[in-house]
Amino acid sequence: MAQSRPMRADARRNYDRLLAAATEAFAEQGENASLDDIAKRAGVGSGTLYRHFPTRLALLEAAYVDRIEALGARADELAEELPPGEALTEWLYELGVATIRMRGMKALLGSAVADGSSAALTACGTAMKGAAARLVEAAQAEGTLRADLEPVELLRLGHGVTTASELANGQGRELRRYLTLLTEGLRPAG
Amino acid sequence: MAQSRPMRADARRNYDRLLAAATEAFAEQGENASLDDIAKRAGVGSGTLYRHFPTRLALLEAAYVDRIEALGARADELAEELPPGEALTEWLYELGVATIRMRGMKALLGSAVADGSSAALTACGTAMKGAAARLVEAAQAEGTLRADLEPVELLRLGHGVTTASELANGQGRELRRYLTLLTEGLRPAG
DNA sequence: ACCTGAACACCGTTCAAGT
DNA sequence: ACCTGAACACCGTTCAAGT
Repeated sequence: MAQSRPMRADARRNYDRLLAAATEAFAEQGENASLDDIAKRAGVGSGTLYRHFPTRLALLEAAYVDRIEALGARADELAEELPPGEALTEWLYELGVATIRMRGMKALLGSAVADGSSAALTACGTAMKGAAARLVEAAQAEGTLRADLEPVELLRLGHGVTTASELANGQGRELRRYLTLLTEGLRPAG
Repeated sequence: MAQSRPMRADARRNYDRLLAAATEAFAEQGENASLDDIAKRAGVGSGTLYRHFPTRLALLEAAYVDRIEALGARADELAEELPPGEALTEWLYELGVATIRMRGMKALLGSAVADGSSAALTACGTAMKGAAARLVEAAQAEGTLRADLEPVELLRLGHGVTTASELANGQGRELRRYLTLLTEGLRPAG
């Protein structure tokens, strides 16, 4: 979905600067980084930020859409390297790690898999849901994943487990363990 | 841990009004309800709010400590009524429902089970951890819960699953299902 | 068509003055 | 000892004026 008309040169330049500034700011300060500060970093009036990115979520999406699409592609790589069940857990792990590392991404991924997920988030949402669907289907065919699990449920639970691991430790050192608890269940190992 | 000296009458009255106003505001607007608005509702200067509750979390804790202790007591009720494994899942469910219904409570419970949980949150933290510990121990003795699960891990995962169910639907209608997925695991039912 | 930045409404926090 | 509310620094958002 490219721009129907190319942007004016100054607009294009401001757009790029804003994106760079935003990526920096989100990485440093998380999803709530000051928008005004981002505009200042980009050397741009605050109104210009709003013109290009009417909502904070729009800016977050623009800042992370590449990474997210890379994560989608990563799912397919893993599917080739590993048996379906393992590919799925490994992907959830890498997804969680990315969510924790790139501090602004959590809100974005959350919104993308939320119920009324904003129509504007189609890019991230469909990338994630598509990747999840392929992994889920393969694992179900293999018989290592509950047949009644919806891809979006997997994403939401992954998000929740990541949240849980952040409670344990800002860096999510417990992420692997918590994912294991999810996949194996809380009942005794049998 | 009662006050060593009783509060002056006007201070006591302001304290109570602030708490009532805060409970209202948190219920309506969630954990980020405006503190200034809370002070205004209570008919009190904003400085007075800060005198009694130096941080937002302190106010949240004060507003919800009763409910949280009730949830702790509820754990023991359930332990008498149900077999340990069921008592545990049911408690997690009720905990999740409360977290979702009382909009301000989520942040509080989250902080209470977080790693560096603020020393000020001892009341909520110990109530939750104590209740969880009793349920976990019983279920482990019964053999329906993994022996290596720490009570605080249960609380964190419960928090995470609640988050997941909020993504599915603001009201958490999927909470029961998501808890089942956690307890049974993502592998096929055997 | 796009940009700027002042203006507005809001919020959290502090603190001098008051009782 | 406690309360008040003005003052400060900050933030998001809009919009008239400019190019």
